[in-house]
Order: sequence, then structure tokens, then C-alpha cells
Amino acid sequence: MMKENRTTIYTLAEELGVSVAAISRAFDPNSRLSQEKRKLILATAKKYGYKPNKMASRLSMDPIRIGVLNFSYIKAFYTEILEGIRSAYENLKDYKIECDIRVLQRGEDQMSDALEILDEFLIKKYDGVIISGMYEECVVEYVNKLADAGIRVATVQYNLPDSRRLFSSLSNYEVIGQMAAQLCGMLLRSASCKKTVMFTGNHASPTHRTLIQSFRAASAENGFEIVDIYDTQDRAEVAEQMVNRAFREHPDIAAIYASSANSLPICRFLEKNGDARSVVFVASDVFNDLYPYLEKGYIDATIYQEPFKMGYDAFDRLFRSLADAEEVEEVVYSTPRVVLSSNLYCFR
Amino acid sequence: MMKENRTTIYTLAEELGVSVAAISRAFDPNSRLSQEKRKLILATAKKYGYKPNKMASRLSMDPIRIGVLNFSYIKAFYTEILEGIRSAYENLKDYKIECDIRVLQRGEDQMSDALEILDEFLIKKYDGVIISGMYEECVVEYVNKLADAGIRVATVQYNLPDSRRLFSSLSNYEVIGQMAAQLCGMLLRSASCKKTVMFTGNHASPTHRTLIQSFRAASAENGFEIVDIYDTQDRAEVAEQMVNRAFREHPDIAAIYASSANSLPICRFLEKNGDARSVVFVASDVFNDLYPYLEKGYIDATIYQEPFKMGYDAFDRLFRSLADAEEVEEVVYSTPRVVLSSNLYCFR
DNA sequence: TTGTATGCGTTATCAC
DNA sequence: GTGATAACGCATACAA
Repeated sequence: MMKENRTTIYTLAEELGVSVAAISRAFDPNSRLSQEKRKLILATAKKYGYKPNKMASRLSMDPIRIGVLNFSYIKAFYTEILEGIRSAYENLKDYKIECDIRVLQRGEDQMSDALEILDEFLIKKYDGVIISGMYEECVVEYVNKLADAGIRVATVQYNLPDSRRLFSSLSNYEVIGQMAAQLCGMLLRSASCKKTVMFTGNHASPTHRTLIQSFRAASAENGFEIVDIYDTQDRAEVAEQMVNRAFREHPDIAAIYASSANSLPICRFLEKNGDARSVVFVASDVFNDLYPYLEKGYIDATIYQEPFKMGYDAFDRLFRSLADAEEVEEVVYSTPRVVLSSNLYCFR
Repeated sequence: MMKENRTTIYTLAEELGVSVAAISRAFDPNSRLSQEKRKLILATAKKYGYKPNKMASRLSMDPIRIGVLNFSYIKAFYTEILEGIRSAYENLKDYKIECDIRVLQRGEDQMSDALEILDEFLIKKYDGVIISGMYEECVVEYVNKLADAGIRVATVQYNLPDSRRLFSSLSNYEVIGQMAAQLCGMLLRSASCKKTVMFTGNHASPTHRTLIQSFRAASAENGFEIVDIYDTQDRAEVAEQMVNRAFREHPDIAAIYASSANSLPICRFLEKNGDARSVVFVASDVFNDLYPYLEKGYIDATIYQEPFKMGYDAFDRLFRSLADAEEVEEVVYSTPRVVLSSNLYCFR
């Protein structure tokens, strides 16, 4: 077995007749080192194909401390985001990361509790903070306080573009709206009546505003007409009322797009109405209670945001930004998936 | 700033009055250590939530050496697989991995060249080997030789279930066939004529046999009829002949499913024939030349296998199996995606 | 600015 | 079986 020829700082130091410290410093832009020496080192490093081993380097450094605040809206959805964050942490923790995860629930906990936690993260001088599920204006100020202290903030699911967060990990709602429209169009292709209604979540959230706009814009080119849009306010009772009202006001509905996870009341309505099976129905998200309706054909397709991936990406990129000083794009999007009964099996 | 309280082997060693070596050994099942001591150590480790740092441990061990052999069939597809493998390597190389990647091309290189490389991997006593794009019977023997030498073998894209490979990273062709059928059914929903033809790649490969079977099985429940299946032999000229023949033999074709990446000749045919735009067309894979046909609407949907992910998963899991002695499922599937013109943008 | 020495968390080698 | 101790590849406090 041949002796391995790994090139390390020692190899380079010897080769160039400098100290290992010099080699090490050459790769840290904040480290003082003469221009020429740095240049020389970096050049020969490239020649040897040498890259510092992040593992070994992190080993001799202070741990990176990351705080996570999850203010859950729809529980299942945010659970998946959290699982993504945890999974990324699990994959990266050998790099000496400490992770402080706090989970609050809208309804049970108050916004003030959430903001208090952000202040706690500030006091503890964490290196990075991930905020998920918060879009309210009042959060901006807290994010900026963190940023002022040199703490890098990532947001998940909501953008907070007016804050000084480092980046956001988001669903691409513009694309989702277009996909929903195209699916409706495809399913209505040879249909005679193409009247379509949309059921949204809470109109107040930026999410649904984008979805409405995008779905509406794409309706024409996909050859159908949106006759009405109903706000379910993300509450089951309201959704139930709305679906009844919709079919009363438009008895000849040909297609439905539900842009929120609040689609079960609609499913139940369709199930009760015998011939409603022929109504085209495009839903959102993937969760347990939805499965039977996809399998029975009440739902034709649902669009999945992959919240796990959103959480994973947020943690992963925040770490890389912290550890490698890697540049991060301001927004990273998850790629929405079309889920049908035929591939549902892959998601359960 | 508080002093950090990381628990390490030293913490535990001190706590239990044993040496750090003992702690280390406790986590290696092959290491000799008295039963009671091991038990005690493992118990208190759990109490402290201690897990050995894989990073630091790999640092003091010999590098893990992995050989990769890519025998490309469709170039674009295998390039993506390779990129996935490279990306996983990039993410994991801090764990002291050495990676020897060999790329051959069917047509230019011979099977014997490929097998020779496997023998070279054997002689070099690599720890793991990844084989991608090889399904022929003769490969089995070589895989088994590697396995005999204690080398763990993973295959990508083809299964080789009769060999003693450790696991395979595959597309789920059964699901893909069902998805294609459901998409055809959806697009034909209100159509009067539902005659469908299928164009496959090389019938010889296990891939297309599965796809045909799965697509055929799902056609009935999706309400359409398969009137013919044409083998394009994965060659453009043949595909061109076949599509001409298909429309000659069945002038009233309502839908087409092309299960191989060899779908461009079909696109061109449809483009030439004025009213062919109304023919339902479900294609396979995502690559540059396909974009315009999706955008113009000749292709309604294409099913993407995410070869990048297949390569990534293969490398990632092989490493974990090697480094952590983690159990690996025998088969890991990528999750096929539905790509439409509306979300095509996410893939280019 | 530059070099020396030490530590990071773990395994391997060698003694006992 | 068990315990010291030298690596592993790198960053940094400290000294020069």
C-alpha cells in the first residue's frame, strides 16, 4: 500500500520555506500577511490542488452557535421545516455547531413571546439565527437589531425583504400559481365549461397575494376563466361556508384551485355531492388527511412546497456563510412538486 | 461569554476514571474492551448526550478511497449523475475521502475497457466503488470479485440484483410509468378519441421493460387505450422512422408517451404537422433541446428522474456505510418529477 | 509581519 | 484488557 501524498499546510510550508501559520493565514482574508507572500502561497496552493480541510480547521475554532425560532402557523407544515433544519444540523454538527431550537405555536403563544426569544438570541450573541413562520412588520426591527450585532439572520417561508436578514429560503409562489393554472388548463383541455374558482388562505399574508396574482395572470393563456376567489382565512369553518357559497353562486364550476393547505372542507363537500368527482381540483401541500382524497380522485393534483428542503437549505447555507464566508444569494427557492395519486406513494 | 461545556472523550474519561482510549474503543464494536466497561461507558455517554465527533475521528484515520466508473449511455444523463457524485464528494471530502473518477462513453469505449477499470479498482484495494450505467450480465462477476475483496459496491441507474453489490441508487420506473399514464389520462379526460402510442428506448434494457409494463398496466384505470408500442432503439434515425410509421398506422393518435430521452424526432414531427399540437405528448427527462418544445406546447409534460440526486445519494450513502458502518437499504429511489412549461424555469 | 507552540476530538501504536 | 502518547490538519495566542 503506497504512502499517501496528501498535501497539507506542512507540505506547502516546507515547499515554500515559510511557516505553517503563514499558509493558514493566506486563506483568511482578515489575517494580516504580506501581499506577495499571500499571493505566492495561494498560487502554489492552486498548483498543488490544495484546499484547507474545513474539518480540521473548525476543530481548532470556537463552536458556531445558531438559534432557531419557529413560530408555527400550520403545524404540519412547520414541523416539516423543523425536520429539515434538524436534519441539516445533524449532517453538519461535526463542524462544531451548537443549535438552540425554540418552537412556538400561533394560537397558544403570543408574538411577544417570539420577539422575546429573538432578544435572548441577541444577548447570547449567537453567530446565526433562523426565523421561520414570521412575516409581521414588527419582526423587522428585531431582525435588524440582530444584524447590527453582527448576527446573520436567515428567514424561512417569509421573505422580510425590508429587513437586513442575510437571506431567505422560500417557496416560489409565482411558479406555484403558474403550475396550478397550467394543471387546471390541462385538466379542462377538452371541457366545454371552464369556469374556475380559487380558494385562498389568509389574504393578509404576502403568500396568498402572490398566489392570487400569479394564478390569475396565467389563467388566460391556459384557456380558463376565474369566476371567483374566496378567502378561507385558513379556518376550516370558513372554508366550509365558502365552498357551499361558491357552488350556490356558480353551480357550473368546472375547476377549483385551493392555494392553502385548508382544502379538506372542499374535499368533503365534493365527496358529498355525487357527481362532483368530475370537478377539476388542484390543491396545495401534502399531508396525511389529504391522501384518501387524492387516491379516490377528488383531488387531481396537489402542489408540494417541500418544506423540509426549505428548512434544510436555510440551515445549510447559514452555516456555510458563517464557516466559509461563502457568498449566499439573497433568496433561495425550493422547487415545487406536482403530486398525483400515482406518485403520492413517494411522499408518505 | 460562558465557558462552553462540550462533552468529549476527555470529559467522559475523567468522569469514569478511565482512559480516553477506553472511551474511544467503547464505540468501536471491533475493539476489544471488557463488556462491563463498554456498557458503562455507552450508558453514561447516552446520559451526557455524547456522540463521537466523526470529523475528528476521520482526521486520525486513513483516507477512505472510492473509485467511480461511469459507462455513459446517454451523455447528458450521465453527466448529471456524475455531477451529483462530484457534488457529494465535494460536500464530504473534509472527511478525508479520495475519489478516483473514470468516465467511459459507450460507442467510443468498449465494455472490456470498463471491466479492466473495475479490476484496477480491485488491485488498488479501494474501500468503495460506484458503478453507473452498466447493466450487462458480465458485470456481475466483476462486482462479486470486488465484494469478495471486501470492497463495497454501489450501482447507479441499474440494479444488478443478482450481484453482491451493497446497494443501488435508482429511478423508480414503476412510478414513472404510472405517472405517465395518469398524465395521459388527465390530458385526455374529456377527449373523444383516446388512442395512445408509446415510444420506448432500447427494449433490451431492464429500464424500458419495466416502463412498458407499468405504463400498460395503468392505462386502463386512466381510461385510455394503448394501440401500439414502438422501439426507437435509442437512436434518432429509428425514432424518426417510427413516428412516421406510427401516424401512418394510426392516423387518429390522441396521445404519445415517449419513455426515453430520444423524443426530439417526435417533437420535430409534431412541429411539422400543423394540427399535431393538439396531440397529447408526455416525454421523459429534461435537457436543453427539449425546452423549446415544452415552451411551445408540443410537449405537455416530461418526467424528470433527477439523475443528479441519484449520483449524489449513491456517493453519500456509500460513504456513510464506509465511515459509520451505517446500515443502507438495498435500493434507494429518486423521486420522479413532473416538469411542465410553467415550472421548467426551475430546472434550467 | 512572521514563526513557535498548543489545542481541537479522535484513533492508532505501543507499551504494560 | 488497559492506558499513555503521537499523530491527523488546521487556527491562534503568544513571542519575536
